[in-house]
Parts: sequence; structure tokens; C-alpha cells
Amino acid sequence: MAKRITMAELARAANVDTSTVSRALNDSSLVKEETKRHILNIASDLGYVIHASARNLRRQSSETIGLVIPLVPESGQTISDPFFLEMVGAVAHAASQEGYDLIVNVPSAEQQDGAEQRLLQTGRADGLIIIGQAGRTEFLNKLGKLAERVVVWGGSVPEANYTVVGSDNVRGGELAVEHLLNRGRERVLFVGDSALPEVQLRYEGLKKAHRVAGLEHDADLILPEGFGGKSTFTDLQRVLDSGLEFDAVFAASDVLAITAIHSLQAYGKHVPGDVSVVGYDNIGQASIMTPALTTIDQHIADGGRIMVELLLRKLAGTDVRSRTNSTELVIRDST
Amino acid sequence: MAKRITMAELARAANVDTSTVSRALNDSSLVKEETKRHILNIASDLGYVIHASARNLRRQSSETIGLVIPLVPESGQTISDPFFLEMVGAVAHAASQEGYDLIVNVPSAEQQDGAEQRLLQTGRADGLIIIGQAGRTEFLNKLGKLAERVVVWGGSVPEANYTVVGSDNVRGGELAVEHLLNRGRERVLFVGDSALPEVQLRYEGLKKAHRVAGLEHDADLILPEGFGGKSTFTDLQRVLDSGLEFDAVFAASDVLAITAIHSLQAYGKHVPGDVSVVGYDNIGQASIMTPALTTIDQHIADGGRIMVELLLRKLAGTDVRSRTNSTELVIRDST
DNA sequence: GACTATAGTGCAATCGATTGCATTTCGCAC
DNA sequence: GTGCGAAATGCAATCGATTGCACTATAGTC
Repeated sequence: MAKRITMAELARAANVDTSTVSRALNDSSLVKEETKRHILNIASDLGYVIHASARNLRRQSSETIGLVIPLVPESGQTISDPFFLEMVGAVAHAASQEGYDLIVNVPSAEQQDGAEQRLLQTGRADGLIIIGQAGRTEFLNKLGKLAERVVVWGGSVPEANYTVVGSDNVRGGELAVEHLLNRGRERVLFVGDSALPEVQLRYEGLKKAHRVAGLEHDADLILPEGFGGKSTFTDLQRVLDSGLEFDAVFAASDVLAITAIHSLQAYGKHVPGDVSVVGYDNIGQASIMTPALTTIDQHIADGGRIMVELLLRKLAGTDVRSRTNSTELVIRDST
Repeated sequence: MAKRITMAELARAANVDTSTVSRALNDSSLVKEETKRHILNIASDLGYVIHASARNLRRQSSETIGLVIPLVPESGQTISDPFFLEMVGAVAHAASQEGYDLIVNVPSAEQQDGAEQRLLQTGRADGLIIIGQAGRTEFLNKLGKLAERVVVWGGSVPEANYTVVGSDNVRGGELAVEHLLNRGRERVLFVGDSALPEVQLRYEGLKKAHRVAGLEHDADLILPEGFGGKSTFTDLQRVLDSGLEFDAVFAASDVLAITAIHSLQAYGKHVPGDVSVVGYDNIGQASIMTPALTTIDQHIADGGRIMVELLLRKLAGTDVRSRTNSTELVIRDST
């Protein structure tokens, strides 16, 4: 495999100036068709490939989008959370479809805030997709002009002056709990930490569903768990020990739901016989577990694609509005 | 947030030449300590950030490694396969620890082969990590000089002249099946497509375990399934219908194992009562399903870290040998 | 045949940082 | 006060491509 060929060498070989080569490679109408073909042939003969940094420097762009996944350690999230990983996959796929490269960055806690600016301002990425805004809304609002090149995944926050894409968390929560209530369940344990904006909204949905059904949700029926779910198993055991009564669980994520099911079963409870469980996300494994998990599909793949599309539109200068994707109830065996 | 500041502007503000600024920022010993401090202060006041393309152009490096995940569509793989995703997470984490950016590329079938060269030769990435070599060994061997900047994940292939990192597939298969045989199981159904190198090796392990136990594996007990597992559920139902007897399943991946368990249960078989099941990978969900999956841990996170380390060492010019990571049997409830 | 648009090319500056070499500054010895 | 070596700093070329502008063929017009 040949070593790097520079454009100057290619130009010499084709007996033209580099400017002509450049235009030919960019398919400019200024170059005669015949010359173009000639240059293209020689280019492929010599195995010429453009040097990205040189072009990017001159063009002041990078044809790259950055995906930033700022973990919130206190919430117990890790990069191996299936939700994140599926999102990475979805965005990677969408970006490559659009001919963009994708830089994935998982800043550690102390790099927070700096990471985004570094990617944008060093010119490494033309635009950014940030997953999650937990506790960072002020930071995001301070982005100022940089916000023009940012799309954030998360719950829609009214005060956001940046573009947010997310699923309709309230509606999702409502669908989930409406389904449980329709099934005749009456005491729904909510598992999730409503300090996180998305979770908060999903809980709103739960309350709304109760209201619509003429019920009120018992505030005791809340088990605040981060997304990680590390301690969820034992925490739930403790709830069961306490004798608190409930006949359904609505978990703020599938990982939490799966852990909850596991914990319930370990306690001798039958799912869905004794307790119905609904999750949130519809990650891949939800369908292949036993019992298959009833959950709220927030269409991660679509979400990833939409974020890429919106970002590219923003970069092109189009004005773009925040967007809320619809959610869908997927009924399986856990309810 | 300020707009881009160029190094020349920073130099002017600090009353020095750009060369001094450059050296100061790179902490060169040629610059007086006091001058360094002065420049660093002004730099942070002005919010200066270096322009990556410019530096990369000059330095002929990118401080970026590329992660290429060439899907083999015939094998039913998708980017959302938990194994890939966990690998992405592991590599992303390791790369960022080392101060490298990570470009993730998922070439579609027709981009195959071209993607790697593009990333390297355009200077977008200094080195490459390629996940999986299925059916591409000749291509990889043809990389020639480029191979110096590539590390591949996969089964160790004797004829490879590139660096391969992978788990000890033979030993893994052996451990899994040895465990089943120790548990008194006698007829082990192998689920996996041995056209894929790793799977082939795992199957070797199965045979080896039989040999050690003085048994021979019945060649009928093979269900060739790609990694995707789309049709695995129904294929296994068909096997059950056929009356073929087996009391254990060794699946070439956890996804396959999970699907198999689901299929068995749907058929009324009890796991592990009627059939014991062992998977391969130890993906996150293996531990939180019911029954929790006995599986071979191939330490994905370690693998990702090791690949990054080896790649960086190669880039630094050190000679590096291929590496086989140890595997470990994780016993849970499915056996 | 001279003249003017127009299509094609080439020239040279430029993007922003790095680095070999030349130059200045400084401290110190005589 | 001069000289000299070492320590700091500046100058200018360079990395590889893009692009505004100047220039030269070419075709078409009268």
C-alpha cells in the first residue's frame, strides 16, 4: 500500500497546477471535463488521498460531529449503560450515513464542561451532540454562540435556549401507568430519581395518569434510584421487607425495571402475577428476557438520527426548533 | 463565550512571538518560567484554544485513534449488538484516559476496506482498532505498512501479520463445556456459526473438553447461527420439534444464549432443570436476567484497554506482539 | 483580421501552528 | 569595560490544501 502522496505530487504527475487538481477533485465546473477525468485517473493510480487536516485548516471545518456523553457519576451511570450504548450506535450510524465522522467523547467528571468547548473550539468537531443535561442546564445556557452548533438529548426544559431532542417523557410515563391502572393495578411503585429532569417528567406522567383515572398517587410509593441501579436490588428488598404494599412497578429505565424484576422474583414475588412491571427505553434486551418486558419505547435509533439531522441543519444555518419525539407503549409479558 | 482566538493574537497580547507562545504552551524548556506563566495567564484570560487541524497538519499526527466496526451483514450483526457496544464503551474510555480522541466508524458493506485506509491515510486517525476480522484476513494482511498502525480484535489467526488482540477462544469454549460435562450433562448443543473464526475456535474448545472427558461430540448437535440471533428463536424451536435430544446448550455469544433460553422456556423446557445453558461474552445483562446466565467472561473492558495500549505502543515505534487474554468461567443460575 | 466575451488554468496568499536557525539578552569572568 | 558562552526569543519556512484574482487560450461577432 503506497505511502502518502501529496497534492503537489499529483499535480506534477498530471502536468497541472495544484489549484486545478483541487478543483477537479471537488468537481468544480471551472475545470474541463476531460482534465477532470485525466486528474481523477492519475489520482486513483497513485492512490492519492486528501490530507484531512490540511483541508480542514483551510476550510475551517472538519466534517466531524462530536458525541459527548457526560456521565453523572452520582446518578450511577456508566458508559456501559445499554441506553447510552444504543444511542452511540444510532448516532454513529446516522452520522456515517451523512458522510460525517463521529468523535465519541466520554469526559470524566473533572473534564466536564471543558470537553464540549475543547471539541468545538479546537475545530475538531463542527457540531456537538450531547447526551443528557442533568444538572448542567446553566452550563448549556451559557454556551452562547456555541449553542448554534449543539444539539442536546434530554427532557425538554422550558428555559433552554439550546436545541433539545428527546422523547415525550410525560406522555411516556402516562402511557405506562395508564396501562397499569387499566390492568386493574392500584398501587404503583415508582422507581427512579426525580432529581434527573427526564425522570421528573416521567413521574409527572405517572401522576397525570392517576389524575385522569380519578386517583391520587401515594407519595410513599417512590423509590429514588439513579440510573445505574447498583443498589436497586437490595433497596427493593428492603421495601418489600418494610411491608409497603404495591402491585405494580413503573421504573424510569429498563435497567431499573430488569433489576426490579430480578429482585421481586428473588423475594418470591411473581411477575406479572403478583406485581406488574413497566420499564422505560425499550433497550434490546427488553424483548429477549423472561418475562419479556413491557416498556415505553422512546425510539432510540430514530432519536439518534433526528439529532444528527437537526445538527446538520443548524450547521447549515437553518433555524431549528427543539423537538419531542413520540413514545409508544410496548406491551409484553411483564404486565 | 468568546470566539476563536488565534495564536498570533495571543502572541500580540503577550508581546512575544508566536514561536514563544507555541513553546510555552508545549512547556518547552527553552522558555523562561516567568514568560511561560505570563503567556499561560493571558491565554486563559482570552480563552485561547489551539486549533487542532493546524497543529495536526504541522505535526503530521492527529492525537486520534479510529475504531472501525465493520459489520458482517450476513452474520446478522448490527451495531446495537451489546458486545460491540460494550467494546465501544471500553475503547472510548481507555482512549480518553490516554488523552486521545476516538473516531468511531461503522462502515456499511460497500465501504468495507476503504474505510480503514481513508481514516489512516487522510490523517484523521494516527492508528486504528478494528473489531473483528471475519472474512477479511487477506485484506488485513495486505495492509502492508499500514499494519504498523493497526490493532485488530478477534481470534488469533496464525497467518496474521498484523497485531491481534482477543480472548483465548479455545480455552473459553473448553471451560464452558468442561463445566457442563462436570455437571453431568452429556449432549451439548452448540449454537453458533463456525464460519466465523472466533466461533470456530470456541467450537474447538468444546471438542477438546469432550476429548479430555473421554467423550466425542455428536456432530448433529450443531445449530449454526450468526451472531445476530434473529432466527435463532424459531430455529431452536424446530430443533426441539425434530426430537433431537440434548441436555445442554453452549452458545457462541450471550445474545444467542439468551435467545436460546427464551426459546427453550417458550417450549416448556426448564432452564437449568431440563437444559443447562452457557453463553459467551459476559455482557452486562447476563447478570441481571432470570435465570442469571452462566457464561465465559472475555473481559471486554480489559480488552479495549489493552488494544489502546498496544496501539499507542506501536505508534511509538515499539515492537508489539499479538496478545491473547485469558477467559474466565462465570457460574450463575443457568447451569 | 481585430476585438471581446468566456472558459480554463496558473499564481500566490492563506488557514494556524511548529521548529531549525539566527539573533538578542544576560550573567559572569577577566 | 570587554568578551564569551548560555539562555531566551524572534524570524521565516513549512505542513497540504483552497481560492480570489490575474492571465491565456478559444470561440464567436462584426
